[in-house]
Amino acid sequence: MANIHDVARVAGVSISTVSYALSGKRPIGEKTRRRIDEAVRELDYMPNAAGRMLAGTRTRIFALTAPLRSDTYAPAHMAFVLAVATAARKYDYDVLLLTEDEATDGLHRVSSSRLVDGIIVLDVSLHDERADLVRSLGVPAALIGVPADTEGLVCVDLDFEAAAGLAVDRLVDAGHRSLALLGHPPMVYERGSNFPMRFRDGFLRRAADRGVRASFSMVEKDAPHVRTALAGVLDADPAPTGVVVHADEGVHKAVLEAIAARGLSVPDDLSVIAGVPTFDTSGFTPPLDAIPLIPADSCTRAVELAVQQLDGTVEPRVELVAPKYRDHGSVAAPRPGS
Amino acid sequence: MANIHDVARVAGVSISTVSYALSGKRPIGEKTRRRIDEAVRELDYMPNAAGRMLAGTRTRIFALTAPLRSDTYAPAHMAFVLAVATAARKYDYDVLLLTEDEATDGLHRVSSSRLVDGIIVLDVSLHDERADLVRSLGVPAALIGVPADTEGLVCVDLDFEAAAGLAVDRLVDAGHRSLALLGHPPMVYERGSNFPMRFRDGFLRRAADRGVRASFSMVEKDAPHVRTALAGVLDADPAPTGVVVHADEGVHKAVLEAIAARGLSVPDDLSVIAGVPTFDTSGFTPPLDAIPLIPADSCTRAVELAVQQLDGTVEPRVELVAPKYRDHGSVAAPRPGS
DNA sequence: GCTTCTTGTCGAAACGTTTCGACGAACGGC
DNA sequence: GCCGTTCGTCGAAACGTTTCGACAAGAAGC
Repeated sequence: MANIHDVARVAGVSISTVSYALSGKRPIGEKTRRRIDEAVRELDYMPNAAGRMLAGTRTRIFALTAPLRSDTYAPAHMAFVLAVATAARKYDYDVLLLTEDEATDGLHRVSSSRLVDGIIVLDVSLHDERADLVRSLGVPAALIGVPADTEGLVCVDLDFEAAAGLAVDRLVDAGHRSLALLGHPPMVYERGSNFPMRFRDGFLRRAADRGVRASFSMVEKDAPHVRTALAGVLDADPAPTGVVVHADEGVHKAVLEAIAARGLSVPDDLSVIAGVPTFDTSGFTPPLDAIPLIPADSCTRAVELAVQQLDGTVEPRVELVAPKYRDHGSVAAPRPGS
Repeated sequence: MANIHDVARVAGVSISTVSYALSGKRPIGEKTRRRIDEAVRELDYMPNAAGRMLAGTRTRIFALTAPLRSDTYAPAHMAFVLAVATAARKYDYDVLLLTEDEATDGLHRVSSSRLVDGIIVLDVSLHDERADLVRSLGVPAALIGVPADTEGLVCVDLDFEAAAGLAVDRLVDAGHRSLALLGHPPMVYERGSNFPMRFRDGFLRRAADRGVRASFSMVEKDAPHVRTALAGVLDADPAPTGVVVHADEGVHKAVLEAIAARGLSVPDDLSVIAGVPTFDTSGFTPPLDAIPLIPADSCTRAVELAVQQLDGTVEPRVELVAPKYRDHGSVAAPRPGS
């Protein structure tokens, strides 16, 4: 395997000239550059990664810690992992995958052996030991998700409040005056991440701002409970004509079934929006409008922030990614009578 | 950050002594070793990865290429990725994740820059360009899955023939004399991987060996078709009393529903086994016996083989992993009458 | 025609390890 | 008491880059 000495010899220049020609960090004469390029091609030269890491200040590798918790939805999880890897490649970075049981040891190992330039932390929970570790390690890092204590950390997450606001706006703009939010089970609000609360608060606040009625209920995952909960919500007076669901895939489907079972149709009788799903709602019957959690958006930004930390151009901060609305026809004007 | 020179200075020895003490490659005096250990702890020393890679012959990193195809079942895919990472750690290896759109370029890049010591190739299809690339790269590699041309490659896969045999044996041992295999849609057999064929052949051969009747039918994914197919199969004479399903999760569920719809109960009227599912069948109603595809088994073996290639102790070969039977009570003796 | 700046190139010194060869000391065999 | 081992340690040479400082040659400023 050819090294930089071989290239230098073949091109008839010194190795530093080759290095500068390849990095472009100093001007190189036209003719010299051509000879070097030719030698590189001829020898199929590719710089040795270890030599580069040792001499340079960068390893061009990020660690990715992505715990697979029992409640994690695997397809979404995978999508985030791939989105990080893809985003990293845009900055010429590779991604080293740390497993869940290596969460803290692994982070310690790869950062103190200087194997990685920085860390991307996925699926951050409210009290995540990885957040404290990252802080104490003093390594460039970007968290996807917002822990309780963000002091000194760079975090990226969807703007859940704005997402809820977007859902409210869409319904109110369509003419709805009474809305309902079907949320996660109580347990999720008590001790999970903080985004369900942020979504709920955003929903209630925007509804108040727009001067419409809004209710919030937490629903358990089982279909019978979903049916009861929906009945309770729709029997209110005035009955909501627009519903936002912020829950997992099963609840969404159960809600749609319960709506159909009551003889209601979407969107003629009831407008429905999926709030921040990690799954595809365009294949549902009926397809649901959604404000999805787009892995590429958060992950790209996180990688960007990690890279910028290496240049020292980023202060610790929480950065919220703007939500996007996906229309699939599940929102219409309320029936004139209602 | 402390380096080996610091450790040597604090311990009052030369750096080579420190290196040998840490690697254990040469005997070190009791007292000296203690002083070095203490210095390491005091300075919180951890060897620099780049220096190590450069001087040593190993980078202690494997590349993992894991394409996420449209027909990939994400939870299983994720499980394989994590299983590879976990297995690699047992050999003190880290895993660099290559994305699908980097499949060939990425492999080329990481291997010719000597960033990785070897490659683990996941989800290998019959005509997989990564197989050819790995061959031409001449880098240690282990494929999980078996391509059409295995010349010069190290491959690991579940022994699908043995798995089918295991299913047949279990049913025949329980007293069944007429069996049926419900397989994938025809398309899968025509141009997918080769394991559906291997499972089918194993099924038919073992049934013949055991002297029992056996039928094989391919079923499409939609529930109505599953119902028709099942009717056709069960109306045969003599009617099968043991059924093996080798298909995706939806088909398994549809089969169970169709069985229930015919008023049959599992295992009293019909014994059912899930052949090589990548999903959990113990939560089905009723729970299904299965011969699952266990990610950890194949992945551990693949990593082992990759490591052994580095020592030059492995010849190219296809290695089949023994299947395991998981009993969940869906097999019983056939009804005396039948 | 003098200095000053830019361009293009080179040599050499890092970066932090591993590992080879050497060498003195201790030791057992005979 | 000599010889061949084994033990414990050291110095020095890799490994393949990047980057600093130097320097010659030509361009530009005045």
